[in-house]
Amino acid sequence: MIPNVSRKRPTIRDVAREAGVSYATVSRVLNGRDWVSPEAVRSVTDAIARTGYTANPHARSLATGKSGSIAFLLTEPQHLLFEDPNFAVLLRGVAQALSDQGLTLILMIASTPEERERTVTYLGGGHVDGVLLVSPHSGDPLLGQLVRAEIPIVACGQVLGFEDSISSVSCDDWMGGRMAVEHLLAAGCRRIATITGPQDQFGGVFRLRGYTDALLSAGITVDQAYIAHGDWSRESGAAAMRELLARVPDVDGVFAASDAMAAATLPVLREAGRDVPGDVRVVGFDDSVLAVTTEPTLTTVRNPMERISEEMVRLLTDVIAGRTPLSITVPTSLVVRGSSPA
Amino acid sequence: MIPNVSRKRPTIRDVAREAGVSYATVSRVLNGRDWVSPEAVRSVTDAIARTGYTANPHARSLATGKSGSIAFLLTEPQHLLFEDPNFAVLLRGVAQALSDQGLTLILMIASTPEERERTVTYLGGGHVDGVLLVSPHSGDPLLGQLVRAEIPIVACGQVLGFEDSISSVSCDDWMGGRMAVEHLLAAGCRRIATITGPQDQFGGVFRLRGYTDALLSAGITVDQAYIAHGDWSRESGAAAMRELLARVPDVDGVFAASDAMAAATLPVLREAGRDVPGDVRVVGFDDSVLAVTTEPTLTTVRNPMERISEEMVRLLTDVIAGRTPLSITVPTSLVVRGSSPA
DNA sequence: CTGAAAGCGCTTACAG
DNA sequence: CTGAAAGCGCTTACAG
Repeated sequence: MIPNVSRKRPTIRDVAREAGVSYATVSRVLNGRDWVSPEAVRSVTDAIARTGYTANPHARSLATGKSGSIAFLLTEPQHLLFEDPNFAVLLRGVAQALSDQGLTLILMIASTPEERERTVTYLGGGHVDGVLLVSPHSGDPLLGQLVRAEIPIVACGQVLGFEDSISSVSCDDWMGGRMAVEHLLAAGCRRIATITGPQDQFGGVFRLRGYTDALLSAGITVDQAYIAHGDWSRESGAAAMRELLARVPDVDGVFAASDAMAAATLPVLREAGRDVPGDVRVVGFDDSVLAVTTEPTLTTVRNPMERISEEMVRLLTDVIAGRTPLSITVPTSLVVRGSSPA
Repeated sequence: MIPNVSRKRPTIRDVAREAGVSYATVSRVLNGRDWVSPEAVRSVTDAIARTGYTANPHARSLATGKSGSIAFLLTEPQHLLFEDPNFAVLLRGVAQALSDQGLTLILMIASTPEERERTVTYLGGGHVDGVLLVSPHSGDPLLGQLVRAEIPIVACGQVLGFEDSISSVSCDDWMGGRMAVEHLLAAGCRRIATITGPQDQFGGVFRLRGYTDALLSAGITVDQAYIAHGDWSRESGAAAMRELLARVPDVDGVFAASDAMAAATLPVLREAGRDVPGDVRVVGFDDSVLAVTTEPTLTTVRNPMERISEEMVRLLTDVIAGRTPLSITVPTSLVVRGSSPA
């Protein structure tokens, strides 16, 4: 069908020849910048269709200095990233939003020290227009390096210690934690435990803060024995639940800071002879697909990842355009299901 | 620390000046092609370190005609891709292997018709060196377009109808299916049902073929009533199990062609009052993380995704280098767990 | 509105 | 072993 399938791809010059104009004019209609006569536009458009021309992005990048690509950078230990269904939702949303803008998504995984090294070099080299940072930990030296390299960056979740220099979009972790615990209180729970996320991540810290604040507002003393720490993962959730059962066997409600951890409490509670929600109510966080596959299904705080991915991309293009860093917070809401019914 | 953090990145000319050689020489040591005197190498290496130089990949691509990037192309309806943990394992393995070779991974999702259109244009434009195709369906018009565009491509799983023109790496689906069913037979099951994958995918067809062949080898007639179709997903697995229970209530063994579908049979069987493995044995396929999170855990066929991702990348670089297409099959093995113990 | 020309940062024959 | 030079395919002031 298309003539040039054979050897080399048609270039802007082929199109120009075909259209009977100079190749500068072709470039103009391609970019829609300056004024071009209607006839020129038509003949060029036709010529493009006839030749099957598509621009060489590398040549374009070289000329413009923009790469047209964005890095989706993962820095978590790998098992977490891929265990958590939220990650997939985020990736999909970002891919969609980026593609809508004609931007290319480059996936980078930086877990080992060597990979991190390479990553900094690569990103610092200005080979992408910006980076989307997924679940950054506050102690990570990568953060400082990226900031120093002055590369546009938007994180998923505020970055502790970089609140002003790194743009971010997060869900309302604090309010989510509060809502979860207030729901448990309203249901009559009085000995409410929590399983936290990592305390070097914004979400980990603020979901816990939501828990303590809800308790304090209700006039309940916060007892450290009711707080167990996890790292978002299933295993850590199961371990934390066992720990809690040993320490505070009278527990009647659990707020786990992720659905993965909440889901993992279920078999542990069952083995311990506790009925959910009869003896112990459980509330998760995320409203990931996990929440509806457990038995019972999970009451959880909805973390609107689709919206977050959308806003991340929008914000990143703003930052690339030179606007000042910003933190965006997307509201959360409670989804009531079997593990703690109304 | 590095001088040039300020305005523009150092180029090959900056390095040349710093090293006191021509920039052609810098390029030579960068690419390690032709001979360069040891002293030149040293001074250039030093100059690179001092200037913090990193090559501009776009300029390089423009000059060489190679893009240095590979597309990881997803064509499945989105929910499947992201529901299946195997996908994540594959993505991670590929990312690793690609990064080891200095190749960039571009993620593309082509689900809607418009996205597919854009994808073909983009890939056909020669903007990536090759594409890694994930779970292609045989009827997909994308396949022919990609082949016609003569773009190097390696699929995960053989592509029905394109066995000779599209390289692929698959696990031994047929043998895996056989092993699963032989295991059930050895355990004493005689009324064995199967839940298949899509019949327009190699894995779907050959896992089923393994089932029928194992039955026939054992002298058992294959009864269509014992065959239910799924699409790899959880929901389809649950639906298929319900269907089977209605149609052949005497079923005493189930081979589900994916862990997701196998996992979904568990609650359905439980609700129907069947004990697993007491009344009905269940065997899955994939040995994904799902297999160890169910209750009971899943006996399943191990699908070595890490190995597959590795081979996919290796094969793709071969194809890019001009070697003829190839099909690679990686062996499977049985992993025995709670849903059908030894 | 539209050519001609320079330049983006590299690679790679071509001559030494 | 190493310069000088052309060229990869585009964009974008600069002159008309």
